Amino acid sequence: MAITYKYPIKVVSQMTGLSVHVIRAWEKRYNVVEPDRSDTNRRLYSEEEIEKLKLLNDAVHHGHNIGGIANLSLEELKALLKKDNPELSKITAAVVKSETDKSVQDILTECISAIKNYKAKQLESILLNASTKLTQPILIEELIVPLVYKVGDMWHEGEIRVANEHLASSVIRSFMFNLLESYSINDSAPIMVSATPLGQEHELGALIAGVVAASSGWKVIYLGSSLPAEEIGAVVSHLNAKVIALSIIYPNDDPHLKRELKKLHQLLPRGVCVVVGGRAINGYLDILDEIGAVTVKDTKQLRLELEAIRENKYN
Amino acid sequence: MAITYKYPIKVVSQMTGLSVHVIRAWEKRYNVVEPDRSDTNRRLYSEEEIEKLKLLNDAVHHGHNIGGIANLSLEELKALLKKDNPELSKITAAVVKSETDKSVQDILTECISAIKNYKAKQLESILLNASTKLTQPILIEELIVPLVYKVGDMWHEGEIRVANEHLASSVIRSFMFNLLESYSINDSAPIMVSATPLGQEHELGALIAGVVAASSGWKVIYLGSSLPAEEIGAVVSHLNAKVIALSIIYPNDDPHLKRELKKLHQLLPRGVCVVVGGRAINGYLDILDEIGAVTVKDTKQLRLELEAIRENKYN
DNA sequence: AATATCTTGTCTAGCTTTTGTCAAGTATTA
DNA sequence: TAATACTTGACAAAAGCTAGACAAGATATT
Repeated sequence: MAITYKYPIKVVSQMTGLSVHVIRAWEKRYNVVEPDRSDTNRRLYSEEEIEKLKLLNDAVHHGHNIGGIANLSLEELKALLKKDNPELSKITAAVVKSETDKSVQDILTECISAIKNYKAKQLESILLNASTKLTQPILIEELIVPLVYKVGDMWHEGEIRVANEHLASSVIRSFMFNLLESYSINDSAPIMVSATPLGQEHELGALIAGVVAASSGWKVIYLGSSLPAEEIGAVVSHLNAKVIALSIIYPNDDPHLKRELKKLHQLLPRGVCVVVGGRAINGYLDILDEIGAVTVKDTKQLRLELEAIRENKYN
Repeated sequence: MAITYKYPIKVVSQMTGLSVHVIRAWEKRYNVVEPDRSDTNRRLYSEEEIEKLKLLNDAVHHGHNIGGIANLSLEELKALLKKDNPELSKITAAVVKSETDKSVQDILTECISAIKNYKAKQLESILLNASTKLTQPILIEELIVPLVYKVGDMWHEGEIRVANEHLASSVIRSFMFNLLESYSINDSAPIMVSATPLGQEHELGALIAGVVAASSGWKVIYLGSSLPAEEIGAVVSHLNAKVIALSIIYPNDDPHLKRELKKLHQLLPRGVCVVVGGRAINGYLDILDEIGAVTVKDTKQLRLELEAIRENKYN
């Protein structure tokens, strides 16, 4: 299932932190990317190209000159940045496995196997390794999300124990948290608060939303799971956030949660946008509609909604 | 498949800690390195040359004069530094001490301030920084544990919001988890399983126990929070663990928990040692005594008990 | 002890290259 | 019609290069 949507230059600019002028200049001078063109000659960037632009931007901030690194490949750029980041390289050095290009499916299978055997460290290595091989959207949409779903399913089916599920959650959570913290903050970026509402103990959805937003150029404040509406409201006001992202995973019909959502709506300052995702949102569509929340089905949709919100806010 | 990319002087300066002026001066005066040049005469350094510059910088900091060591080879430089090592440790110890005069207390204050202002990233970098400056026992016993206690206290006192507490927990948990995973596994090491029993949601105690054990040479399987006795028993049997570490933080008198502990005792294979720590253990001393569990008051005691268990097992 | 010399990090000046930014003119979109 | 995107060409700030000067400290010489 290839992802076919391509992004216009303005969006790319916000996602990468580069000005549109610079993006075009780099293209003209060094051919760093060769975006497709629309019928009317507008640039259309693939996710891979965006990834490359991000890496280039990082590398430039580390002192490299653009002319020297412009025609390195994605892998080479990642390797380069890793050398500047002593923390990350330590961990990856631990595991040097076969370098053949496994499909995402294979990686997923490996993850499951590690989880079943309580190999936390191995699971972490696999994820870390995957993060250097895959672009970020693919990593999240085709590995992390399916993995989280699969683990949840296996738990429900009794194929794995609670203990396996806990272990997997720990590792994935830590991995995602590190990913989230690895995004460089741009002080002028709009702020998104990410959490799960009171009663929702599974925080991975909120973490995923955080990572997606951070990679789209938002400044993310991650608050973890099961947060009362009053708390969310207070933080949003205090930080003057533009968006609050919530994840609802499990009970399909929880009256407490409905009340929390209503309360939250009343507590939020005007103009704050509530974005909700997760497996169980279908059970709450009426309330969500009532409070004017935006619902998203997957991370791609989340990305688009964030983009739209950002546009509106700036007009 | 080596990458042929070479580094510009600015990056080399950052990697070595030498100013660009000094790098050029050393080259001109002593030919310490002879970097390639680009078509337009820019210096391009190989990784080996960067390594040499680093070593030279180290040696100079140890009192050698650059003129005397400039044309030593990489190996000779390494040998030289190794010889100086005993002195080095003294010197750096002195330096570290002076820098550490920013006492652990101050670091703790910084952490609290970051937490109050929702600065997750700042908190993380403070901790990361502290972990390089402090020895591991000091880091844990004088920074992490007090920090966790302090955050808990402030939360109870209403000095901070739940949101602050959640954010702090996320960061500390991630930090500790990374610390845990950073220990290299020795396959022959005895196994310890770490978790909190059903109902105990605060997992930091279990993580701390895990880190302490890992640093003492145990292979740690970390399972996270709120695990039913059956699960713990199954994992311990499956992995043939020697020790199960539990953390009990909050309710001082929970009949459910007492039942869980009893059940756990019945489910565990013979010879498995249960070690329990945490703020609230005093409320459960009777049960813990009944099931033959070891109680520990702090991480120092945990270290000692683990040591003792290990001794017994091997005799 | 005083003076000269050497060592070494830091700076300046003048030049070239690199790179981010902008403006002008045209086309597209909404 | 207003806003945005495209191309081209121009410009100026930033950063690299060389050669050489200078000052403070260490070392040697008288």
